[in-house]
Amino acid sequence: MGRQPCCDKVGLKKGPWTADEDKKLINFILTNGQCCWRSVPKLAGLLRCGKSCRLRWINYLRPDLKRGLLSDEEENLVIHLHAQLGNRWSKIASHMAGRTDNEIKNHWNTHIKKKLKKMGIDPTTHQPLPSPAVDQPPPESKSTTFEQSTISTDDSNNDEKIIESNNDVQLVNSSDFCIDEIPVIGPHEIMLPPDQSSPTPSCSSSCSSNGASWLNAAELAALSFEDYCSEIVNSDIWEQDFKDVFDLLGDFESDLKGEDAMNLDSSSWEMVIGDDQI
DNA sequence: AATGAGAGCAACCGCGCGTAT
DNA sequence: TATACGCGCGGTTGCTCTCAT
Repeated sequence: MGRQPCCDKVGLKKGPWTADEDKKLINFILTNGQCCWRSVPKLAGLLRCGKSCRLRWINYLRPDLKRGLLSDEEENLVIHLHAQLGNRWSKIASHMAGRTDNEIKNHWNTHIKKKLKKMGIDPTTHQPLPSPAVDQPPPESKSTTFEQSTISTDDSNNDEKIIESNNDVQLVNSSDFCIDEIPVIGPHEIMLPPDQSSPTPSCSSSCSSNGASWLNAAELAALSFEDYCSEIVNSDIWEQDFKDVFDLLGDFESDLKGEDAMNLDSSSWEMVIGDDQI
């Protein structure tokens, strides 16, 4: 039995939204809140699919959205989160106030991917790209061990945890989650070019006390993109657990706590709809 | 000035998951 | 337990804009 379409598509409008449609949708959600997207178009007087309304609201009309390009700090954060979460854009977006999964996904595909490649980093694996001119040892030869590090997503109470220990990377209790889907990498998988002067540290329990030179969260966030990529390639970041990164995430989240998830004050709306205030 | 290529981004599509019945 | 339904996610498409020729 095939799945029914999400809505009756006959007579529905597609393509770019008009200002009038935007106003209708904003009006409706301001009055009624977000509920049952399937019924929104009918109730709001829109000839749109419910999914289309939801997408328009989430990606464009929400008053708490930031507009404009991602900052260097945000780009760095996206890269770090992508290294951990893979293409789970919604998860990544959940750590970034005012940014949508679609926006991050587009930015990744159009900007960050290219920048990483330019910097010699594989955007999929976050490993340095193999250089044809350099005879690199196989990843195994760089194998190291490192102290157990547990990372959980912020909805980890029912979700997967990534545990890395003794060269193993395992997903625990992940509702049949396939590890192949996520480029989760450990320090032993980083391949440094032979001409990199800093040898791969022996890591393990010495990790946190081996004088690793990776930057703290504040310094990390302040790096330019190019400097950040250089650090990725040259440093022993992966020898650290990801405390710094998640401290950084914590900062972002505490920023969020100060404001409502749906900030509907008039100034926000002015920013969104300008002269078309309602 | 015309036009073709490439980049950027908004929107659509199909699938998977969770929940209700 | 099986089925239907709605939502959300990630991948893809196609339109618009910019720039080079």
